[in-house]
Amino acid sequence: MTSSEQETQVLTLQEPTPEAARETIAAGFDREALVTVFGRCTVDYDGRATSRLEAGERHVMFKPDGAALVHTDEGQQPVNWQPPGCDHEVFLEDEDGSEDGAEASGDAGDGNALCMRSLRSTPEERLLITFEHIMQVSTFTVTDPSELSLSGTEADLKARILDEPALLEPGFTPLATERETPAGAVDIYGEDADGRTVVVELKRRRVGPDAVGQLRRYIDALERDLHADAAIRGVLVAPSVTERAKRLLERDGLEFVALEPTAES
Amino acid sequence: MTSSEQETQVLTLQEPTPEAARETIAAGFDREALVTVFGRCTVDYDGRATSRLEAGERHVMFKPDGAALVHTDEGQQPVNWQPPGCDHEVFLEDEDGSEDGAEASGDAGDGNALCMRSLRSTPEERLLITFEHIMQVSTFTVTDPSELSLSGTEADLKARILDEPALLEPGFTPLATERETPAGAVDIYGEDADGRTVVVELKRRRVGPDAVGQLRRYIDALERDLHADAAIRGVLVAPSVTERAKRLLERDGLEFVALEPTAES
DNA sequence: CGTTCAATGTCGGAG
DNA sequence: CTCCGACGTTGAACG
Repeated sequence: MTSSEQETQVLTLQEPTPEAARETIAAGFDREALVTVFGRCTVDYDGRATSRLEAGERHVMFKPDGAALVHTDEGQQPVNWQPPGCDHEVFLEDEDGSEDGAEASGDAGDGNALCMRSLRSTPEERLLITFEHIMQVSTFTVTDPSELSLSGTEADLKARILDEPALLEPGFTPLATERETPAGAVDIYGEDADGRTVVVELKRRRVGPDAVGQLRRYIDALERDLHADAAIRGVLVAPSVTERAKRLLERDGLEFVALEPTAES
Repeated sequence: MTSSEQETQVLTLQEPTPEAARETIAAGFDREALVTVFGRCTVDYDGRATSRLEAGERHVMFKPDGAALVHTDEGQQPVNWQPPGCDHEVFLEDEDGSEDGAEASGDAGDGNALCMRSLRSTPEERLLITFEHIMQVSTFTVTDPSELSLSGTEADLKARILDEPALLEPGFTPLATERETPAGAVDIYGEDADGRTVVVELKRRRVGPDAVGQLRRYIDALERDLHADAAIRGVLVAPSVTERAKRLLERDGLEFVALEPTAES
């Protein structure tokens, strides 16, 4: 390893030979660096599904946590990937398909393909990227002490109602959050001004039929569990509701309250 | 623009001044190149939610289609992002917060922060990345002619059953796919050996309670629609089913058939 | 546009 | 590990 690799956080090779690329990438893996490779490659995946991507130019990123990402020029999502926790390896492959290790025979194998493999178990998944032309290799030493602070989530909506239960309806009293039922945990469990049990399901944005089904399951489970004579009220809280979901709510005798996760500014 | 920018597909600056970085990034946007920036930055997002990320080292990618991705050293998902279709801009900001355009005053503003903004409407969303230290800027000209070929999807599972309906059960006859109901489209609609209507819901992998709710909605909708006297059979097809979902199936009188999206090899 | 549903969804938390 | 539900889910297909 040269001194520059130790002293700088970024190391970049332009148009490296396959062997030079292999060496730098392998050192990057060892150092727990973030490694990027840009060039012309094919990609094969086999695991939860199976895919193949023919030759094209792509940007590949390997993270120190074991994640791998293959990006094309379009799309927010990578065209292929591997989740964190995978093991990465890099090696050269001869034209006949045999693998060349670092201890490759004298000739540096300029005509060889650079292969990068990412493996995982449970479930078994394999990603193989084969570069026929490497235009850039970079390794980055990353230090990121900060956590993302996010607001406007379902947790914010819950806090908002617990802080001011009248936002649901006057006289509403929360009794528990995440109350367990055989069908799962109810977001907010409480009672109304008349003492009737109320089950509240929260959604941070416009809801479809799935949320109604979820709410209905909670109520069914509770009515069986509590042998309730008086029907339990079910209230869906969200900014808005689709037409289909609205009809399902009416059919099942459930209610809807419009509320945003954060107060309007 | 120098000749190298036109002739090479990859252009990289190491430890550039903010103004040099701004110029190269702006040129990259104009060329519809894929642009990456690595350095120490803060990130602010406001739109469907609100988030802030304090200073740390991150890898940022801007794609020609308008997507933006901010990656830390961990996670498959970017810590912040913007979907395709956004407008990107890059500019320098003085310490007082005022923006400096390309026509900035004579002093090249070495102490200034490099800002990159990505904007979108419907919904209104803003991403602002402020770099206090830029270690690398790269622009890549990407050509990728290939499409991903993927197998093992729900479509494969459907094709498998349509090709060999007996995989569902002997005597099953598919009559329609994507048959519309008030609750959405049924994956496969058919009848069994006794002429009873069968609704089939397909899932490419192990299913939980949500899939049971989906199947139940279809059956309820069809029974109302057809005023069916004889009950409609509902069959969930998936590789396997969770315990909770199994109980829900039994409770609702629905059936389960174990089947993989592709034949075992 | 809005609605619906699949996805190699990913991710985090609980059991 | 599995199960479960949220997510700034993303993405595509369709009305």
